[in-house]
Amino acid sequence: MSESQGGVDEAGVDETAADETAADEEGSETGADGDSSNGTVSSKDTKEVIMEATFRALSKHGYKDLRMRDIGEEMDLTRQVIHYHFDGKYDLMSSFLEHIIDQYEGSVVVEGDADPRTELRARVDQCLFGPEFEEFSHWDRMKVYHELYTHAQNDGEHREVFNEHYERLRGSIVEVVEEGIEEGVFRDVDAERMGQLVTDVIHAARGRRISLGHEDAPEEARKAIDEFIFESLERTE
Amino acid sequence: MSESQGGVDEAGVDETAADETAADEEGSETGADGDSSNGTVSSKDTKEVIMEATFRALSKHGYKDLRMRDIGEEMDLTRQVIHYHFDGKYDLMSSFLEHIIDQYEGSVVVEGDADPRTELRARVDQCLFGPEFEEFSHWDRMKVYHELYTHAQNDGEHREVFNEHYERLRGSIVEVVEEGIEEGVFRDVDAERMGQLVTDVIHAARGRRISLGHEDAPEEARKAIDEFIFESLERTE
DNA sequence: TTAAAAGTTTACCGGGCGGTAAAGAAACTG
DNA sequence: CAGTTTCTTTACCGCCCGGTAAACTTTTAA
Repeated sequence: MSESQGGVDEAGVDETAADETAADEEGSETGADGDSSNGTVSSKDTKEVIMEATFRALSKHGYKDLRMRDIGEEMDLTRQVIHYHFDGKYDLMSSFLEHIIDQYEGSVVVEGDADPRTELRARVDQCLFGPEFEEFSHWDRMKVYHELYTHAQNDGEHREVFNEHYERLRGSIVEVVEEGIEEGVFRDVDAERMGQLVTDVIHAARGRRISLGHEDAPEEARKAIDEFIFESLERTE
Repeated sequence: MSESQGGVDEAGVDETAADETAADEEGSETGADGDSSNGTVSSKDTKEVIMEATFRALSKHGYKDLRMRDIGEEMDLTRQVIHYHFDGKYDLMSSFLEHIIDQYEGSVVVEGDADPRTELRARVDQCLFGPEFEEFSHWDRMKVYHELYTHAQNDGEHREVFNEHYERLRGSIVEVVEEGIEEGVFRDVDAERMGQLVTDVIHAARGRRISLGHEDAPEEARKAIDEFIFESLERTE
């Protein structure tokens, strides 16, 4: 009566065992990749491996359909190690959120010596087209980022993280606008509002390219900002 | 050997029966609400009931965590009727997508007699603040709409639906801009690009209000459009 | 009045998911 | 090298979700 599940004792092999062992494809390169100068594969490295596997799985399946199993299949380790390093699925996602935001902010290059006009355009370009290097394309990253962003509406904790991140991004643009106003190359506008507008347009183009597949959205947004917004901003009279 | 499930024959009641029957709260008002002039509750009405229940469930739980059961709990009928009227969860969601887009477009009031300046502003306001009447608030609707919009990135079919809808929205704004240019109240800009910019800002403000909780995003966007974009557009020289 | 068609409910299930327990391997200690 | 800790794997499970089969009820049509 205790083992009432489903005719298990027939051959001693559970029917669910098949899918777990089937993940053994293309193995044999275990531990050849992740070692640093030392020969050890430390916990730090493993967490990093999990983060990257999570990214890949998220790219493929989307947030809604992401299964722990999918992440496991994206790395050389089994999916159960995740439960050792993270406290369940939600904890993993929270850590991943920080991970991808750190990556985003780390990729923003600042050069404060250029004049405000040039720097403002450079910043917009960076947000719209991103650094060309990196193993994954800018839009692979953005797709994942943007999906998490939208899901933040149902999660107060994640929303908070995004708010702080957003504030830094917007702030950095507002700064440049303020600088330009002080130097007299921009007309005297509400810098906060102008920075917000530019940030908004960037975000919308991103969303349009990702959700609707409009490949040219970033370029078009770039031109629109240039022709209509900066045109208005740089008219010092 | 055939009935090997889980000690069912003990009392004739399955252990899962509890949660199903528990949904019987606050019943007894069946059929009092949905009848039209005729006394019958037709299939059309039932589908409508399901759509509304889906909307409510989607508002509460979000797309990711939406269960068929949640929808069932939002109406007087049991959740199994959904399977009678729709061919599974995906079919339901597709129908709901059309439903909410129709609703959105139906709520847009057009009055072509106003001058382009006024009408353009009216359209922006309508997208940002929406009609005040209706049983649900504009933002309840928008939250659901926006979540579906983002999820379209993982679903080619839904993406197509949104693209068509988006094109209609953007087109209607572009039209007004073109009209204004012809009448000479707007300067001679690329109407497509201008319309796209305005549409983008509207969408971004919406996303920001929903995902980040910025209550003032629509108002601020409204002001920014007015001060920076329309300012540039209406400067006929 | 009856029969069949349409709509709804009750009862139930297979499968898949996140998670755990314990065995095993590897890496630090003394 | 033994003992301990840190990390990984193998094996497994309970639960919950979407879906179905069939009984039941209401509406339509003759």
